[in-house]
Amino acid sequence: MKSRGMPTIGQRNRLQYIILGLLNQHPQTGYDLAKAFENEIGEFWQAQHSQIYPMLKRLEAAGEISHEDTVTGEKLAKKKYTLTSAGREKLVTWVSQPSPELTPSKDEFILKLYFIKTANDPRIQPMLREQYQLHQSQLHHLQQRQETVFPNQKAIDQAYGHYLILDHAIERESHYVEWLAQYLEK
Amino acid sequence: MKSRGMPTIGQRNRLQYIILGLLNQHPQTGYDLAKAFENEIGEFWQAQHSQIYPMLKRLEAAGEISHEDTVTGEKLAKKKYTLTSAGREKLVTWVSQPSPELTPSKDEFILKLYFIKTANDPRIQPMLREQYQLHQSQLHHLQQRQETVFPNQKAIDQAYGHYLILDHAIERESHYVEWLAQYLEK
DNA sequence: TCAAAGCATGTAATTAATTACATGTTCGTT
DNA sequence: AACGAACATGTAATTAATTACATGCTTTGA
Repeated sequence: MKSRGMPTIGQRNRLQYIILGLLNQHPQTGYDLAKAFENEIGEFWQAQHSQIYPMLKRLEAAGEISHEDTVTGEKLAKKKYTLTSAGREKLVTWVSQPSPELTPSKDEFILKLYFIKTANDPRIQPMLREQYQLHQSQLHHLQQRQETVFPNQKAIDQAYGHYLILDHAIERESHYVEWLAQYLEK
Repeated sequence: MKSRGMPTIGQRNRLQYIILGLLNQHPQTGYDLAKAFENEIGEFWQAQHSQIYPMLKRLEAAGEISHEDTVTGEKLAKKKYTLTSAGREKLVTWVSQPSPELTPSKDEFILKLYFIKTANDPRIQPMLREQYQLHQSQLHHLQQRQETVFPNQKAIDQAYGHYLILDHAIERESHYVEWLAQYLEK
């Protein structure tokens, strides 16, 4: 049974939890959140501001976050959102829940490969080269970010989860590149 | 400018191309396609029958596939779909196109990890163990499929793309498991 | 001082995807 | 002969996600 007029957010909607998690790190604006989806978690999830702002309103209506109005300069209005205790509880519950699902990777290149029948198809090598370039440069990008964000042990200790997922992403890209190289003709 | 009444399918909608690719391998029914999304390409894309049947109608309306009615037993009606030459052309165009996009992996476990701040958080080890189990068993599953689907070189030569992506998936899971093991406490 | 890039927030329209609803047949096993 | 699993096809309702529309302020550098 669903109550009238009050739309609820589905259990499986992960965006809400990601926003709660980001706000738990420190209070920030919708704009800041949108940046985070381009940078540190862009490897793992993406969301546009047009999805973020409505979600902030829903979470606030649900009493899981609250905002404070601030002004930059003369009149640029910002809304800095903070977790409420209900929001923090919901976040903890989510993180503590098991994650028994394998999500499909949705890699378009891999899909295309699947539809190529023979090893001597002339399209294979150019495709491999393109992906090699792409993932090689992504690997470099991630490695550089690791150097700047985690220059010492202290930085790692202060954001251990962030360190872990960046390390994971680097390993993943690194092996992807190796896999491609294995099938690349010299 | 968009013509009235005739909804078109977006360029970026990949489901249509996957269906074209599957039908190019051999004519089959919507039910068969739904099975394929659970098995051989389930690692890379998923679609429910409720998404597949409408898409088949749209592709047929667009003249890219056509169907033939067949009957199994007394009266079980099936629709066996085949690519038209327009559909084959569209498929070839898609495969030949560059794929310069990095798709986020949407791994819920990784997202949860990101929100854990310190290395001694008691939730980390149980989470790692759960994922280790999950990916270990997925790895076994993939390896078994490789053995049954590609028992010899001839099988590989006849479905080279399929072989490549299965190999890729196995490598990926294998390294994922290694990565997890590296952070697991003995 | 002016222009461009970036900061900041929103809504509308559309499309993609999931979940639920709905129905009927065939095959294999007990 | 009866039952359950698998075959087979669809639609409806809902939710998630993308793309487009829309507006205004601030900072930086030429």
